Amino acid sequence: MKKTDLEKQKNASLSHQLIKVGRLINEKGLAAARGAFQLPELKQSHLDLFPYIDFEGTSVSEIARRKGVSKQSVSKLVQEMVRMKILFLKADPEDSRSKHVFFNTSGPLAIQKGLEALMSVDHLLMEQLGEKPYMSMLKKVSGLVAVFQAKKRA
Amino acid sequence: MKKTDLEKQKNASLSHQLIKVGRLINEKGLAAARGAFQLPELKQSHLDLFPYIDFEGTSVSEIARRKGVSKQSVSKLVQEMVRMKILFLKADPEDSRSKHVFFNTSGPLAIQKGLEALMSVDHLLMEQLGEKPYMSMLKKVSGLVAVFQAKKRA
DNA sequence: CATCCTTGGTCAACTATGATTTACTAAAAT
DNA sequence: ATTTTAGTAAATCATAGTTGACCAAGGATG
Repeated sequence: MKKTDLEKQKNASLSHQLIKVGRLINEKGLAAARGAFQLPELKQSHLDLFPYIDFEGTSVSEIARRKGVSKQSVSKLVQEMVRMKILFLKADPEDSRSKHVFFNTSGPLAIQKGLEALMSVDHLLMEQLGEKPYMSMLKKVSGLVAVFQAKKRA
Repeated sequence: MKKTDLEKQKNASLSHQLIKVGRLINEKGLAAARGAFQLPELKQSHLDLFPYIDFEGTSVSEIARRKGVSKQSVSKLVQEMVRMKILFLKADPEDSRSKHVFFNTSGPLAIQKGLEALMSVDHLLMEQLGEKPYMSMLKKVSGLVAVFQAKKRA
């Protein structure tokens, strides 16, 4: 199969490759998490909540605001993840309407292994790249993330 | 807002940052393409077909095989893109059942500008990084893509 | 204090998207 | 002649979201 100039160009596009590697990593992460959690029902949408939940606990409304979706949809996903024992809820003592969402880090071993699995792709990357290149790449990619997020606001 | 160790760790995860930058670039690309093509109906799913269409022309079935989805769904998307004049079809002289899909590169100026816009994110990246770091990063990321694609098959 | 508006959360009904399955036609290959 | 392949159409499905209606708790104001 012969490659045209334009196809070479496509292979040579950093943006294209970054999109691709992002998707592949995501796919791998989901598979790893499903396997380790032993939860085949774990869906992309659940994983998508992770970056918005911090370890001090976050309310449903706050997650919704951060993610830019309705609190109704977040509420549903959180409930499912609570059922899966990935998250747990705790009433806010300051505001009895509010429920804070937490990672179940201290839960059963299986859950802990699941959370680890989510990070496992990084071990693979570390292996592939070596520690120094990993760190230098992390710095560069983080820079790019910052650039694109800045552009978004502007 | 105070950061916990685990949150720092999340910021420091290369995989997480790669997923993020991929999505941001993708979003930017879609916005640029919509703007330049003057086609607000252009959807993610349409753009997703691009990497599987090469400039010698590709059949619907072949695109479906490459993408790993049914030819029915590809057929529909291709028809929409033909209606938008982004693609055009040509009968295969070798096989009268088969229709080959082509980019409308020689079409109206607006379309050409649209295709350029799809590549425009790379100009931004080139600016941000400089040419040498761009190339070195491209090499590394392409390496990662290869690794993950290999793992996928294995 | 009583009222009124806002906010946190949930439920249910609906919507859009992107896929699938089933069913079909026509051409190619065996 | 039979089976496989290219393409399409229609019905259906799963996902991830929305909107609207609602309740209960907080906050502000007369």
